[in-house]
Amino acid sequence: MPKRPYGLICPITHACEVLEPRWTIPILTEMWGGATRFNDIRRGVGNMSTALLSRRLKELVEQGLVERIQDPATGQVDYIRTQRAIDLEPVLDAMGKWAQCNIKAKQALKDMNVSNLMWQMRNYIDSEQLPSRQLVFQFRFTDPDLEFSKYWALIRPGSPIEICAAIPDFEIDLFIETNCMSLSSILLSRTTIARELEAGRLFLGGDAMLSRTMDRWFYQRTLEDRSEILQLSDSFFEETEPTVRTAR
Amino acid sequence: MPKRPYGLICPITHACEVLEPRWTIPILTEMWGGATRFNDIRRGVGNMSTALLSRRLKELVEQGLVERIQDPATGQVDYIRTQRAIDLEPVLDAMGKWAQCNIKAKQALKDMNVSNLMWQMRNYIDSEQLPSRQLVFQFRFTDPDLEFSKYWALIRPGSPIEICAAIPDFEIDLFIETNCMSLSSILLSRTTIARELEAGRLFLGGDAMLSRTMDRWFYQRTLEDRSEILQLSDSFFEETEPTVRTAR
DNA sequence: CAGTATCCGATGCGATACTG
DNA sequence: CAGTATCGCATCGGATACTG
Repeated sequence: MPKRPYGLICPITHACEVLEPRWTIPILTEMWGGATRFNDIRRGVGNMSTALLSRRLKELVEQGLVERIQDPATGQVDYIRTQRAIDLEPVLDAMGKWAQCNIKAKQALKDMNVSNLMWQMRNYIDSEQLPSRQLVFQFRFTDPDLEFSKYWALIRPGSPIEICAAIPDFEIDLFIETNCMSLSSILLSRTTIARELEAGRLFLGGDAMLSRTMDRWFYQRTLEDRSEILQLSDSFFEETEPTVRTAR
Repeated sequence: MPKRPYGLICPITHACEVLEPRWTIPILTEMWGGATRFNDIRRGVGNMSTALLSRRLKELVEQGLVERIQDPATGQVDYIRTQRAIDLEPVLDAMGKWAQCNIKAKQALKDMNVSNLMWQMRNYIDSEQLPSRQLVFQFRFTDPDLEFSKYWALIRPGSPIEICAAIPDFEIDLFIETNCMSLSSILLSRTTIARELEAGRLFLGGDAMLSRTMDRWFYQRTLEDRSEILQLSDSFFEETEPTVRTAR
């Protein structure tokens, strides 16, 4: 690790020295979520540079937090957490809970951009809760000044979800209109689909069954306990202007 | 905060954005320990630059983690944590526990320097457990290449402990000979006074009563639960060369 | 896919000096 | 005591190009 030492007799500070360098915790979080491959981790934390990820992983291996395992046959490389990193889960968990209760959505999400959001979306659509046929969802964002305001998600049973910025040659099953903040807030469980619909920040069109069951196939998988958060969310989701409903 | 955003839909990452900038967590830890004054915090975290502490405190106030309170009469300024910062205690606690169990003393303490260590010592001597008269302790460090190898602690009932690098004009009540790593490890509860004595890394001379009761007046106050740590400490305190006993 | 090599720019940070 | 102001260096980090 870079580990610029503080030089204190304080365990908390010693932990900081290990965990402070940028990307360290997001990487460990992503691996907690199951990622083991270089590029999976990389995209998972939002396309960080290969050079930097490479360095960080080396440092984590050096610290004994991560093990690099190469399959001699295929050459495939996997990174797995050691017990030392697994023992960090209570720390990460506490951090997540704190953030959910103490950082306003407006601040936490103000730097989300739509294409990044759409990439992350792949992890929030649960194909298993959807009919097992090909589906196309169209997302339209009402935020101003977007490079692309429409994105499409292709869901095929058995394959990873594809996100594209060009309209696919298939019939669209579900139309989703919203804004970046509202959609992010749903994924963070800072609000609910129902509330966003009612507030006019979310509009659903097309297949009625898909619309009505959205809260079953669209959710933040890693969040342990939504209910606790939802009780607090009213005060932490600051109202934004309702999305103006416009023609497609 | 500097808060270079990661732009992810991930609460843990949101917490990182707030907590990552250097010194943020040590400052909050120091305030958890009771420090409220600018220079107390500054010295507590090891003499960071005034400019930087000033900036960090401003950022923390901005984030709603700290409140700045100035007494209109005296002009005295106090910094106190808001509830939002108090809610971080579980995070800090988990970090401390993790570090105690997962970072070897050798790594955690390799950047301690003696004068820094001696400054921190002030917090680890509990005057209330000592006879209420003036006491002078002499610390002699056996580490090689020290600018000063001897320090003195002056303990007077009712006043803060003084640390000096020049011999005071008083009789010395207790002689302590050790090395930097060993003493730090005792303070971190990575080892015990008894074990260091036995291993020859710690020598006590002078007042026999003070020697025998050392574990009562010399300890890490903030550590909640020593016993848990002590069970693990054998594997985490890597042996160093025993201190060679030399004439004073 | 899993990286390495290189390069450049921003800025975080520390040191010092100074103020009310 | 509680800061502000300035300055310059280091290094961290991001982008890009290239490799087996």
